[in-house]
Amino acid sequence: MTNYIALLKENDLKATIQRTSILRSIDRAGHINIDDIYEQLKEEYPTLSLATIYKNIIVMQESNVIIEVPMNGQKSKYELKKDDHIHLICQVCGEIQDREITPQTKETLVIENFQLSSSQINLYGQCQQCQRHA
Amino acid sequence: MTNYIALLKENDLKATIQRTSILRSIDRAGHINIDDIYEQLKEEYPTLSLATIYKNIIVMQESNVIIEVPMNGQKSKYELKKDDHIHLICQVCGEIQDREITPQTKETLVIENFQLSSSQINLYGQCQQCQRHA
DNA sequence: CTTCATGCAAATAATTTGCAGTAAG
DNA sequence: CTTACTGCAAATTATTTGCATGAAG
Repeated sequence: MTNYIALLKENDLKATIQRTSILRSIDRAGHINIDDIYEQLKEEYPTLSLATIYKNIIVMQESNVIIEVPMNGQKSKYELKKDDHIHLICQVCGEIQDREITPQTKETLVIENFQLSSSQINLYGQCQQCQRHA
Repeated sequence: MTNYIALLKENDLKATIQRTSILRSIDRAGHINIDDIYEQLKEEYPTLSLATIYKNIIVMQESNVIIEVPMNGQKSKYELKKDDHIHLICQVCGEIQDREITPQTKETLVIENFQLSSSQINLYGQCQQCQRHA
């Protein structure tokens, strides 16, 4: 992803510096929570307020530009909107990696009498690095 | 599930009335958030305090008696500990149903270089009832 | 220009903590 | 008995709101 201005305009949102910066911050991190966005951006934009981030996270979620990733025992993280995918969440270092949902997995998730619109698959465990250090 | 006292003791937790009631409330509902537990129980135990529920949710989670189900855009719900399973979450009525994870699905979720310990699969869509009413 | 976003401060909501009294084992 | 739990109030943290000013289109 590179053109946050276009992304916002496509979704009828004014392209403010605050919004493009929030998107850049989310994009770089992959998955990030509100406090960490704030910590990062207030260096660059000292007047930026937390309230602005909260407000924008809400509107960008409503416009489907970003997606909430609710986390076990921590504040939600946010990611740029993309196709449904799997999160590999390392319980040691906290790192979240993305993986495609394979067609094979999708097939097995077709459930009778339930009209699926989106899926959220989080796998908890240990990433490769943390396995080595163990 | 029926014997909450035994369940608590097995996990080295004192079996207080508050704890067994919280477990019964979760068990009946299937999935429920803290405020709703409180609303239900304060009828029966008017002196019960929200703080007690918060504290107990934390210890029972640490002891693996209950599991947090973080929800998109709402407060987390809690369920009794059981094997990993799929949540079918209806975006219309909010109802959550459980389904087994089939061996076929499990196979497709084996991922190289990631040591899986638990999985969380939430499928959002429309339940049968709500499809009818649509 | 006109509309909507920002930033601040204040308000509200959610969660945690400290501690004296009480119940479980 | 002893240890840990409860309930209350207070403290802290998280989130939302109102409004005057400023920026985007």
